Order: sequence, then C-alpha cells, then structure tokens
Amino acid sequence: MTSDLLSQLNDGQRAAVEYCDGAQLVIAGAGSGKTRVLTYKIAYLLQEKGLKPWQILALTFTNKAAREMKERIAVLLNQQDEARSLQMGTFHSIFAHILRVEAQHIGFQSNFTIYDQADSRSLVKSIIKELDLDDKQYKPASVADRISMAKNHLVLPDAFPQSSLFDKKLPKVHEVYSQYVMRCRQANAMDFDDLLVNTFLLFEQHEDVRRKYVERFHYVLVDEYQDTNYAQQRIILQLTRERQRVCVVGDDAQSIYSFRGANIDNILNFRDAYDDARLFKLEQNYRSTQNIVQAANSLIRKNERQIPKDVFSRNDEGERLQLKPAYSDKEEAIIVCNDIKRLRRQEQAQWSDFAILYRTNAQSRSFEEQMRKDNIPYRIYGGMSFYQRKEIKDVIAYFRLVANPNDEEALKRVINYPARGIGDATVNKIVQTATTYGVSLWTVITQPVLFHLDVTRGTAAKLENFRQLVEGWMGRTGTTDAYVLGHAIIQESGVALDIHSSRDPEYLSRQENLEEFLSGMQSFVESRREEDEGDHVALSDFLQEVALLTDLDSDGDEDQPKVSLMTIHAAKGLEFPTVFIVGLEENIFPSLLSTGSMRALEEERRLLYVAITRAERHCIMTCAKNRFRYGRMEEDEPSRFIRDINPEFLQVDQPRQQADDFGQSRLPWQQRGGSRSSEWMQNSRPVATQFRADPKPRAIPPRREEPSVNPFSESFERQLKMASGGRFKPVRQMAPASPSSSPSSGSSSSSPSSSLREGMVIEHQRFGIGTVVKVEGHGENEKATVEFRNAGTKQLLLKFAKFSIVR
DNA sequence: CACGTCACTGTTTTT
DNA sequence: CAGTGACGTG
Repeated sequence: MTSDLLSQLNDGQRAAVEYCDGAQLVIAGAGSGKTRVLTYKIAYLLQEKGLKPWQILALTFTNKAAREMKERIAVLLNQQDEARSLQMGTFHSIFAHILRVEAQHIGFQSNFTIYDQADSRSLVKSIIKELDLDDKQYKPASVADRISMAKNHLVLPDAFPQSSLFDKKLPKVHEVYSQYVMRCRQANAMDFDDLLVNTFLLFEQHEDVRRKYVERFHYVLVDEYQDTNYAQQRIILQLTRERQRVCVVGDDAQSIYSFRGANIDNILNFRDAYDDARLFKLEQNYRSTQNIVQAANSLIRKNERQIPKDVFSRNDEGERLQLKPAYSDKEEAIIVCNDIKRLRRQEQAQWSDFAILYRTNAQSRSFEEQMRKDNIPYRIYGGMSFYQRKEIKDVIAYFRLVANPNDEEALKRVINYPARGIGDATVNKIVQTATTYGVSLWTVITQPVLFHLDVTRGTAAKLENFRQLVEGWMGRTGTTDAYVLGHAIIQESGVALDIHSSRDPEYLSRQENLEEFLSGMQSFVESRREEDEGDHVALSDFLQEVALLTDLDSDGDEDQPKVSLMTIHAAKGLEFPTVFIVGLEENIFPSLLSTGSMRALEEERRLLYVAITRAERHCIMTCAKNRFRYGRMEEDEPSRFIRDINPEFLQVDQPRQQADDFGQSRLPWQQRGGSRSSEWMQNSRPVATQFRADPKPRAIPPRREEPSVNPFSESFERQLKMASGGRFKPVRQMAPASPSSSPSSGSSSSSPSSSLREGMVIEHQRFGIGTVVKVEGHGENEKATVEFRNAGTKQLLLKFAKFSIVR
C-alpha cells in the first residue's frame, strides 16, 4: 500500500514526503503538486510512521482547502473516520477551538463571541467618537487596519508607541488600541487577530497548557506558508520547537496577503528558526502548458526579492497568452462571454471549465450583466457573502446576544431593531456608563440603578422590557435546540414582523434569505443530532460554526456547471482549463494604492503571477480603454505588467471594430489602424475625445431575474452542509412566518389612550389610505403601525402624525 | 424618536 | 454609483 502511495509521486515529491526527521521547508512552484505532497505526507505519517490522526495538526488557509485535503486523504487511506479525526483546519478555526477549551486561563469565558471585520470597525469607530477625535484624521477603517497589523506582529498596546507601526502624526491610535482591547475583553469578544494573539499569549503564559498541546501534536504541517504572519509563525514555533517535526509548504512567488500581515520573510528565514531545517523544491508544473508557465516565469522574474527557482512544464507547448483590448468595460464583458461560448463549442468544454478573475470585487458587475443577457450560468464567489447581509447579520446578532449577552456590537445592533424606542441618545449613555465603570453594556442594562444610568422612567421601562426579552431566551438555551429557539427569537424579537411588513422586492428577498437561513439552521441541527445522538444542539454550537464560515468556503456546484467569477485572491489554490484575467489597467491592476512602493508593486506582480498560473490551457487577458467608475466614464491606460511579460509568449489582439456603432467615426486609438497593436498600447497619449459608453443603447427586452442562475440562492445551505461534514438531509420547506402568528409578548398589552384601534382605516396626509394593524404605547409615546395601500407599512407617532379616520 | 431627503465622499485584496 | 452622515419634519 505504502509503496503504492509513493509510486504515484515524482522524485522531488517523494523526497519531501519521506523526510520526517526534522523541520522541513517545501518550496512548491505553482502547479507542482503542493497539495499532493501534503496529503500523501499525512497518509504516509499515518500508515508508515504509526501516528494517530489526532496527533497530526494541519493548518490551512481556507476551510475549503482543509475539507478537500481531508477528502483526498480519506480516499488515499480508504478510511473515512481516520481522516475525520485529523486536526485539520484554518489557523483561525483550530485556534478558536483551543481558546474555547482554555478560555479561563486568559480571562475569557468559553462562550466568547468572534467579532468579524465589520464589528471591529464599528467598535473602533465608536471609540474614536467617544475620544472626540477627528474622524477625518483618524479614519476608522485605517485605524482598525493599523491595530490589526499590530496584533499580527504581536505588538500589544503597551509596546505600540515604541513600534514601527506608531505614527507620530496620529498619536492617539495608541489610545484607541488600548480602549479597543479593553472593550473587547468586557464584551467577552475576540476579533480574528485575537484568535492568534490570544493563542500565542495562552501558550506563552501557561507553560502547562503549551505542553499539553505539544504532547498532543506530534507533527505539524502548514499549507500556504508564504501567507502566514508573524503571530502565526511564532505559534507554530511554540508548538514545534522541541520536536522540530514540522513541515511547511509554500511558494514565495505566490505571497499575496501582506495587507493582512503576511510576511514573506517567514518563508525566506525559515531556516533561521529551526536548527536543521531542510529545503525541498518542487519545480515541475503539471497544471499548465509550457507557454503559460514561461509567460508567468518571465513576469515574476521582474521581482527582486525571491527564492530562485526554475519552474518548468513538460505539457504541450500550448497557445500563447492573449491580450484582448476592449473599448469599454461593457465590450470587455462581451469579448469574454463570446470567447467562453466559442471555446465551449470548440473544445466541448463545460461552463465550469472557465473562470473570470479580477482584481476587485466591484469589477464583477459588467460580467454579471453580460452573462445574464447571454444565458451563461455563473457563480460569483466572495463579494457580499450571505451572512453579511443586513437581515442575516441582524438575526445572528440576536443569537450572539443570547449566547453572550456581553457582546457589545451585537447589543448595539439589535437593541433598537426593530424600533423599540431606545435611540442613539440612550445607547450613548449606556456606553458611557459602561466605560466609566469598566463593565459591559449588558451589565449596565441589568442594573441601571446601581450604575446611576441617567434615563427617564419611560426609557428605563423600555430597557427593562428588552432585558426581559433577552433573558427569556437565555433561560431557554439549555433546554431548547438551536433551530426552535432561533425561530422563536426571530418571531418574538419582532424581526419577522418587520421583514414581512412590506411587499417591495427588497423585503421579499430578505424574507427569502431569512427562510434560507432558517432552513440551513435546521439542517445543521439535524445533522448534528445524528452525530451526537440525542444531545440537544445549542444555539452557541450553531454560532461557532457560522462565525468562521466564508462564502468562499462553499464548494463549486456539482449539480450544475457554472462559470466562476472571483477575485484573484479568492482563486488562490484553484485551477481552470481557461482563465480570463480582466481589467489589466493601470490603477486597477496594479491598484492605485500599490504603485507607491516597490514592495507593494512586487506583491501586485505576484498577484498577476498567481492569476496566470491558475490556467491550464488558455489564459486570456483583457483591458478596457474606458471604464465606468465613480459614476462617470474614465479613461484607463493598459497595465504596466503587460510589458513585463516576454512578448514571445504573448499575443496582442487588435481592438475590435464595432462596425454598426462606430462605423463612421474612427476611434482615436485606432487612428493608424495597421498591424501593430493600437496606439494607446504603445503608451502614447490617447487623444482626448468624448465618448459614451454605449452610444446606441441596444434594445434589450427587460429581463426578469433568472432564477436558475441566481448566484446566491444556494450558498448558505451549501456552507452549512460543508460545515456539518457534508452529511445533511434535505429539509422540508419552512412556512414563511406570518406577521399575525405571534403577538410579541407583553409589550402590546397596554391599552392605547387615543381613539385609534386596530383594524381602522385612516387617510394620512402623505401616505394616503391605510389600515391600522397595531396600536401601542401611551400618551406622548403612543404609536401606530399602519399598512398603507401604496406606501408600505409605516410607524406613526400619533403625537405628530397628520391623518383622518376614514372608518 | 423615526424616517426621509440630500449632500458628500471614497474607492483592494480576506481569515 | 453606492453607502454614509447630517439635517429637517411629523
């Protein structure tokens, strides 16, 4: 069996798999079988070296990579269970798990919340406001990024002023950072970076805990090592410095995550960290044609900092890379779609054999539109992921609050959604009080008198109502499973009512998303229950799964082939027979922000290298001369990187002549026609002429959404299916929650003081005719919910509203 | 307090 | 062209 395993590898790969006696750095060129080495090595460790699956820790960059590797190992070993008990996952998910177990050692509770980037930014933003700093100078996003960077380098607040990240012009960042850390702690929350920092601190400050994990993990493997940051590198060292049984695999030429703190030095200096580290190189590319490999090599050679290597291919020579200049972003999409259709016919390919890769998510739009027109099935990865949508985030925030009431960001998100009369002023007072006393917002809400919370009696009552609402759910977590409780929360919070209050398309899609979310939740509960036999699946179990899921983790669609659209970052590790790299223009690729420094520019170049090396047979690049951006048409120059590719491997197409649209007036960039590539390709100044994007708007019949190509409808269930180990049952369709089905408990019992009652029809000055569906509150605060015929559902404060009763 | 309107502004990549 | 924040109105 084992000899069988090894015989499927080439010499370099086999050497890398067989060496198990010390630290090992495998430099794996693009397409050289990196994943193959990792999977075979793990199989080898299990079979030949007698390691138990739980003794092997394998860290990957994405959940998807981990999942695929597990599947491949299961196939290799013909053993499902062994593969399943491997400790394999992303740094973040593995460490989050360890931190839940060991939370008490570092002063957290094991039910801590994981703040996503939006939560972090929002917290930073409110701290900046509270410190009365100018948010033009202290931009929340960039301050948050700086704090993140500090954490990635294990620079704690105390050391921050002495670090190179400290900017004298922005001295207060230090204070924001300190505040931020304190607030997270009070909220019993960790952001993504804290999962690393706190793991490091846990091991650093608790030798016994570190020992425990060193004992457990006999062998540590790390994928995509070029994209690890300092914190990750140090944790790996903490776990491996005694045994030195560590294998890291990566390619410095594919390091593209420096904005996230990834440090190419980790890979360049690996041999300094371990005494006797051995270097292995994999240089034969099995993925791509010779032309693609050589074009990519010629590009990356322009970078200075790199480990020398000679990647080669013995596949067909293949065709040259192609560059197809387009007149506009619209035409760019047309060119790509036509090529997809053409190649699919010519090579009898599947839709899923094509990928469109771009630098920024925003670029997906023009392709989306064109593919709808052309009826090409597609799927967009990344971008706005399912649970970043407002309606999903709101619901998750309720769940988070129930699982961990100290969660500040969750509390702030839902305390007044749906509106319950607790406005910004009140929330600010709570925050201020909480900060003064160094407690969580929730603590203040539970004991407002103790903390001298200065609010009116009316507001105090509203807060008390809210507290009871949340505590009611908290009391049920132990006995009610996640799905039932989740459903109850959505009803009783009033979210269901709000979401079903209108019929306009936006609300309709929210309803659909929420239903999908719920049914995904139900399948999660069912599949979990199967595994853990009868034990009830708590809300927190569900949350822990959801917190670290990404849209990118959902697998490609097996039932229906589709063209993939994604950023180059998201495409890392993937391969496609045909790859389109679009938007090869200055200020897009390379991005405007990276043209300043050499380092940043080299990273952009590596990014293009990654993009090109995703292609197996065809690599087609496009650039547009005019691009619709910031609401207007702008002119773009072709990317400088085009000149970095050896012309021997590159074919530049003539810009396409659009006869019927432009037949008379020649385009400025085609003035000289001829055989050369166009004028602007030779970097001379284009003639400034006004053009419209689409001078003759083609008559296109208005199109309804194609349900068959809705890129989002499947995402969530798929993710949960993946998360629950791929075993999950089809669920019965949830009946949509009806607004009338659940009176929200308690609050509606008060008798209104005016003459307005449910069921009455009124005519409002602005909104017109409508039916009163609910009346609540007294006197000043009395308000009515009215369903207007033409204006949707509105809340009216009766003190102000101008209306008359019709009947 | 909630909601609508209007002006402004800023642009990368993601666990 | 979004998505956000300031402001006025009911």
